[in-house]
Amino acid sequence: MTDARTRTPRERYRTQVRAEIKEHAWEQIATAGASALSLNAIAKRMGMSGPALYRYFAGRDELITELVRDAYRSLADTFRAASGEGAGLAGLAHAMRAWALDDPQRYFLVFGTPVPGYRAPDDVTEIAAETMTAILDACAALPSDRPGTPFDTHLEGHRQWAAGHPAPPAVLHRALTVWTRLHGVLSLELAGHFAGMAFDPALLYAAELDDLLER
Amino acid sequence: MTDARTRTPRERYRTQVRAEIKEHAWEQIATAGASALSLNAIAKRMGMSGPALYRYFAGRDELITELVRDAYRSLADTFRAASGEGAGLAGLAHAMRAWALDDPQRYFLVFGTPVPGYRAPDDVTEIAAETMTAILDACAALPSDRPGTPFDTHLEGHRQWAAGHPAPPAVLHRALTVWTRLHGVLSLELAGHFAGMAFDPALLYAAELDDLLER
DNA sequence: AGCCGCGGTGATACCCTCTAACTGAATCTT
DNA sequence: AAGATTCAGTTAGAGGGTATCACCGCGGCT
Repeated sequence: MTDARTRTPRERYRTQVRAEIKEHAWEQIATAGASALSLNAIAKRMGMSGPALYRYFAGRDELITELVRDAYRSLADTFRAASGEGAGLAGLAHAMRAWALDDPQRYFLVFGTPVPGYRAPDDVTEIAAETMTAILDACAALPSDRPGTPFDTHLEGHRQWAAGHPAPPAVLHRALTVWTRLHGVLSLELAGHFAGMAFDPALLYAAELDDLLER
Repeated sequence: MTDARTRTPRERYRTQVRAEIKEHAWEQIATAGASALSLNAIAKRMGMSGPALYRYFAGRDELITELVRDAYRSLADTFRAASGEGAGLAGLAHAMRAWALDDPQRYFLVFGTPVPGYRAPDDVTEIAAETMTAILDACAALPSDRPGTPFDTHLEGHRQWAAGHPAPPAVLHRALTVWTRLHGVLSLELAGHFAGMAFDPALLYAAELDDLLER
């Protein structure tokens, strides 16, 4: 865990404080959402005053970028852990829902309303590709007897996003629908759009998953 | 159009200015997102200074509430127009996608990341129920030969959200999946999550719609 | 031992929302 | 017609936010 690079006291202190700042930021985000994140409040809660944080993060945007990166990595790790335990697509879906419910604001930070001017750094898209690969693997392991759709043939020519995954287009298509359908239920649930309706969102999620499995 | 209630010059002026404020607000939201909406900037662009807007809206929240209401009503009107032209589920889905792409930030204002402390007023949920009814009607008009799922039986006992719609649970289930699946594709597309992947989101949307139609 | 860099500070500029006191004009009332 | 009232709009200011600046003081390196 302790890298040789993290040897000098100054560096250790620096990374430690950075981590502590992020800790407070997550706390704040979980309760009030990302838009309400305040560097000032974090500083005050840490016992230091305002501009001190600028020694550790160039600004609010860089802090948020870092949090987005961590959130992505957290999801990727969750998927990796589920895959490592031999869980199939169902296990992945279950892990994803648990991850989302564990901290809804973290989910929204990744999959929610984007900030118009903001563009995610490249390494984030790499981590995103990692999660996609997990879904692709799980889908490739499933039997499939559906006829090819027009979209499948379209994917035949637009599959570079699969990062060289050897799966046939039908599997690519299925992976995409896994993503969009689960996200469709999850995001509406977390946003509270099912609040008035009294049905159990978990069952709707399960129904969608079943439909994806028996395809 | 001109109601008798809107007779006095003061009232006419008032509603006119309110409309103008909302106009500027939509402009600002479309370019910078809802979180960047600034009463100050609107006032300056209208040639008056800051606090004047508080004569028309109690605060930022009330303005946003009004915009949310308008957005919902706009979607409901879009659905009503599509239904009026005899369009089926496919027509509704097409209208919804067009509505979303026309102003992505308006879509996010309704279906995007919720503001933690904020709760939508009751009449908004009524308008939302109106859009749901449109989807339910379109689904009820479709043939269905699927076996009932466990979720269907669950819906049997939790159907008050359908506002007395006489459709069987399978139709209720289908309407929910229409909503979640189309939203799943749309929201990810609008949020730019398909940006790196080169496939055409419209085709994925169409594929999901096809799957919903032939169910 | 001495220097330098880094963490931290207060002051400051410029945003924002929102309140309060005030002004001038249009509208209502008598 | 004249007074009373309501209402749009103003400036001033409180309180909070991001972010920059110049300035210290201590820890760590040579």
